[in-house]
Amino acid sequence: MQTEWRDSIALPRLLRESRIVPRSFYAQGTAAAARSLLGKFLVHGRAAGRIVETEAYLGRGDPAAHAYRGSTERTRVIFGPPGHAYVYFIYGMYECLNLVTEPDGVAGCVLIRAVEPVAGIELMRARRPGARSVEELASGPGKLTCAFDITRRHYGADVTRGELTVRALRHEAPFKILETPRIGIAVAADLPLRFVIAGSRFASR
DNA sequence: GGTAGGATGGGCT
DNA sequence: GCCCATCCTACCC
Repeated sequence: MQTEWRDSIALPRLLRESRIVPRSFYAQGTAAAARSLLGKFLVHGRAAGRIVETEAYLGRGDPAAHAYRGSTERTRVIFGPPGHAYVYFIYGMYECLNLVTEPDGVAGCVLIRAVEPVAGIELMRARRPGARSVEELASGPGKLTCAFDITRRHYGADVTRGELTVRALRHEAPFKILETPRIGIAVAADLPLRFVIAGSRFASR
């Protein structure tokens, strides 16, 4: 498990033992990408964490998806090429990070819902002074963007290069995946499109 | 352990 | 004007 090499030595080791997830990964289909993103690492500056919870938003045909009503100024990146960040502002306070997961012209993205902090934990604590434990630092979509300082300035950012990236360990330890309905939505609430690393203490619930 | 209610502002009808 | 892909606090077991 990654917890044994948390913090001080973690970032150099993570960068050494992993590689950036290529753009082709994001074009495998949104539900498949949501599953496959579990266990990958979100890296932004000195902050890094293991993705433990995701949700798939399928696009046209998925009434719960922002892209359901078509391309607007806010949602246009979801219709663009895969491997880019869709960051939106919600409830007047929070930012949420998604990764675009369909070919150019097709809508689909994955919401990153929770991350297990691995590096930059003191930085995360400073950004989230209310968090009472490492488990609470990034255990929700609004919490993790705060802990990682991800905002709408990252709207459209290419996560296969640059300061915000997703990386995969060359040797990934196996884990079980839990499938549940998505959280916080009223429509299409029956679809099992939320994916969680089973037993993770860092998930939102 | 649990949950009800409020904060807060942008997007869209 | 209403609706949120949320989180935190207060309060209650």
